[in-house]
Amino acid sequence: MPNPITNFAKKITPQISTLSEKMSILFPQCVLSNRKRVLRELLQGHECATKLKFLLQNPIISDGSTLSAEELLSNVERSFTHSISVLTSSDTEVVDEVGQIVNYGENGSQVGANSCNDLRSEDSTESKKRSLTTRTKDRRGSYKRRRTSETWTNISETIEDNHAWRKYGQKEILNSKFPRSYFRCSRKYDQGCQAIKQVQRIEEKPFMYHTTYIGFHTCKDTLNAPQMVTYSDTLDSKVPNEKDTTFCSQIIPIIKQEYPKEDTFNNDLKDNLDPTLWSDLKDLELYKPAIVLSKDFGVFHSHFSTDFHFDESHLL
DNA sequence: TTCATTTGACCCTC
DNA sequence: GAGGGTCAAATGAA
Repeated sequence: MPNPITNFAKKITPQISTLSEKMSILFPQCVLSNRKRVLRELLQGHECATKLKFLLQNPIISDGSTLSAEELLSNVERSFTHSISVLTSSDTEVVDEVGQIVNYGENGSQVGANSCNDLRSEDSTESKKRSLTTRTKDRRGSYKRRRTSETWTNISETIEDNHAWRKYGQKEILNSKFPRSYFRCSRKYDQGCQAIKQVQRIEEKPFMYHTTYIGFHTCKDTLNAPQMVTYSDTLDSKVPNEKDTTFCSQIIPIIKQEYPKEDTFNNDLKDNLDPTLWSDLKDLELYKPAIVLSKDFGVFHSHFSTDFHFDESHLL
């Protein structure tokens, strides 16, 4: 019986090469820095995949001094995640060594850097004119919309997606029966992950959720980090008579699990990859249950029960 | 005491 | 000016 991880390692290696080739086409001259970084990430991933393959083919040789199969697998996935993140960030953004986004002006000079603790920036002259006292006293609303971030939507019966989110706001939306909830990645401050999502129940189908994802996860908790925060049953807290329904309690579970248990691998891939690339991988049968691994590796088969849409206009 | 959620306020975009 | 996105103080839960 073939080892499923070996199969995975065999499949993922050519995928890294394919992705690297795509990079050559997708990256223009002006984003060479990003390209270099992504190539470096992919090379690291490739190296980990090779080590993983060797490790699985020669399990006896492993003396414990090298990374485990799980760690290698995690590194491969992280390599992909970081690569995709850089690939899909705006043309004037470069992700630095620690995963922070650094903005460059038209002349190529660095104009600012966003740190994990100071993700907002003031860019307008008017903003600069504002009183410093006022800003330090109350900075509510002083943000910069991420118009360049890639977005895609997901319509599903559940808002669960195996990522840890923290709710930071909720708004009543005009002409909408249900409020819109705003979530950011719970790793925003410790890992600088920029992923956010907006969740809103569909008026015509109250049991369905329209989730808009903005930005990819760059955090490292996609495969085996604990789920620190998930969803409460207060998604629509302002809407009485809705939260008490049976289906609601079923599809918005209060989960505090140590490790994602089901559909982790493919959901994480789907969540973190550019959907066009995800589509390519899907076509290449990487997503199929053929890579069902044992629970020891936390990798499972997956299937899509949701409608998945990607706004490609952001990449044009 | 710590941390997540709620909610009103603030600011940006259209 | 309206609507939407985000912040942060207040509040609640563990």
